Amino acid sequence: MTCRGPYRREVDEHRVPTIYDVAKACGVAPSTVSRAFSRPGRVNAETAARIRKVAEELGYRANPLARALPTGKTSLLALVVSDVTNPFYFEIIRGAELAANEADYTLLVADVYESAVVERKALERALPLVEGVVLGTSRMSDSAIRVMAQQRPTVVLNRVLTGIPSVITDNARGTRRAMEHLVALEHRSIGYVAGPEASWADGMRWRAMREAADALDVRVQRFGPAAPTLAGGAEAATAVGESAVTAVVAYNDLVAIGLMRGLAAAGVRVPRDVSVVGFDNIFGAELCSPSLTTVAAPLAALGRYAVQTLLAGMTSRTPPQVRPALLPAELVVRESTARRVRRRRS
Amino acid sequence: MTCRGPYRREVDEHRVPTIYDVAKACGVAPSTVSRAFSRPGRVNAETAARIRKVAEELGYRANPLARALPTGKTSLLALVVSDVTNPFYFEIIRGAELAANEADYTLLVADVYESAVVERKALERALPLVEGVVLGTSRMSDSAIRVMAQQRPTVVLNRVLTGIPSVITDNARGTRRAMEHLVALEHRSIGYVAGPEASWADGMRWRAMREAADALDVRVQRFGPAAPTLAGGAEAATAVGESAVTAVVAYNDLVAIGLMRGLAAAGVRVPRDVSVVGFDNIFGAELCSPSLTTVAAPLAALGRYAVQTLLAGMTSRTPPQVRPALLPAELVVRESTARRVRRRRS
DNA sequence: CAAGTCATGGCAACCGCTTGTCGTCCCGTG
DNA sequence: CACGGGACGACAAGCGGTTGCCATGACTTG
Repeated sequence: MTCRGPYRREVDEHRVPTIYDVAKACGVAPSTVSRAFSRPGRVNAETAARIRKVAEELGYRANPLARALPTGKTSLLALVVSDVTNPFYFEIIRGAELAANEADYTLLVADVYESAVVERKALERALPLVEGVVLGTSRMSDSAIRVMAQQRPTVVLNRVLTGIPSVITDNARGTRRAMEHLVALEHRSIGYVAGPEASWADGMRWRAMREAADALDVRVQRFGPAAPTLAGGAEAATAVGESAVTAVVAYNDLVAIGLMRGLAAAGVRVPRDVSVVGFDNIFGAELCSPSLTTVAAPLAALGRYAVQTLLAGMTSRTPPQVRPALLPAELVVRESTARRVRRRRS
Repeated sequence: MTCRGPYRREVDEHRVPTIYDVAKACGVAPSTVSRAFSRPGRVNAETAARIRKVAEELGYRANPLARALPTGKTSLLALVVSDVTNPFYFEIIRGAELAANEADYTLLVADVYESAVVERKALERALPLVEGVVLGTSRMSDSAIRVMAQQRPTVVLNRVLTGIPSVITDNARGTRRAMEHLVALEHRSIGYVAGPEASWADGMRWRAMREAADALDVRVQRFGPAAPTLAGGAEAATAVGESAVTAVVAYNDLVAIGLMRGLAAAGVRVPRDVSVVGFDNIFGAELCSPSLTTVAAPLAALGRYAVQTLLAGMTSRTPPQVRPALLPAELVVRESTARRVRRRRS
């Protein structure tokens, strides 16, 4: 009797009102209700006002699912991060979410535990749901990313991939500043504790270090690679401690902090014996002791700009800009760097 | 010619295959394809196998939107956090996401910047999309939460709300352990730096402190309330420094760390002059100097258990358990607590 | 051998919203 | 006064699945 099809359409008290209910209450067609909301001007102003009023009274809310089905407009964006527990991402997520919300989008944050396999699975799951994707420090191969990118508009963060819009920190300049800072403190032999081989940022940082060393006429030495964690940094401490460098730049803040702790454990004092510089200025860089001098990445801006770039590329007809966006880094000087006292056991 | 209705149904090369394509390729009805996937056993095993094979070849993927529209099964869960940049949440998010993924759900993390207004807006946006909600440290009123909860299955984290499933840390026990620890270190006058008035956890912690103080026969004194941030803790430092307490328990780790820095700035040494204990054991508690003794919350477990509880409540017919789930806290002793040396300027 | 049972696949009606198309009514114009 | 053209609403076909019900045919059973 009440059920005509497989679904209940009877007057269920707890049912949420649809455009059909509004239409009936207004004496117009459902399509008119739809247009009253989505196509201003297409329906008579008075009619539209009446519809809106009735909709309000009924507590009508458009069903985003139903809207998305025919149009594909889910108003969802995905942000894939390699590790949510990495403080590097906190501000990035915040920035991205702010930008998304401003444009009336919802951000879906997916954590992939540093695994390319999980990343692929997460994307597979999320892709049909979202209109665009921001890949934060993706662990996937370039080609895998390219395949992805032709399914949905994509922006990559902290990585450059020709043909795909990307947003990165200007770490070349940042590295240069860090080196100048160390050189000004009379360091002449500087180490670099490398991060994961696969990391695009690591390559850039090391290259920038070598170039800066050339320009400033100091020596650089590479350590590692270290895992991008506290433990990874700590492991590098012995090698650094035994070397002749008087200052070290680490792949990122986590490694830098781990290194400082490792050095402390080995009896090497920071900054008296060795100065340490990190990258990113994550939460914790200021907390540790000594507080960490670091090349601060504009984290919130990175997230925000990535989303804005993504949205811009989604709406414009023209192919997205291909030049990577370079956001400025800034050297934050704290306690972990100091003037060189003497050459250590040269 | 090609377009019959408002949408293109022609053979577009780049179109993603649907059950209709699979059905045609198999010579069966779309409904059979649908059932082959969703209702194992309902269709003949051979037919099902053939359908699956063809689907595989065609690269068919069910469209989650289309599936969700009639059924309401979006496979999405929302986790609302008061502030994504708060390290308290990192592990919670991770745990929640793991549990969600295990159950083939995707987690939608919404950040509400500590604002009840934003929280309500975020929920309004996400609610029609998700099947259930975990409220992490909600800033909304009890009644607002209850209204929410009758629209979608809800679990609250770090808060108890009669009639709504909740998961919390056993901070009463944790507080007791912290007090016993301090008393064992001969502290007899202990302070509590309170958190936000509106915080449910704050009330619980303060109450547990008083009870423990009674039982252990020591005095407690309340400071604050402080904002739950580093700055908030730092502001409380003067009051604490001028008081007669020899040990302080802070509302959370952020406040504790801020307090330590404030004390340091005021020339009060931790732990020599004052011992400090925090709550939660966030990232950073171990990094700061001195490293922080804290009542560790089982963060990942909290997130994981909240999601599991939510999922359990969603599938079972019976009303969800009402007793709040108590997850054990553990006292992590580090450098910020030490034996009382002498009574400070009594 | 007739009737009842069960397994299996197909039909078609939904979910709620969007949108191309068409009919109607009203107005202005030659 | 007839006709062309807007403005506005209604109609209905989709989007891609799910699912109640029915038809068919094979198999069981008395």
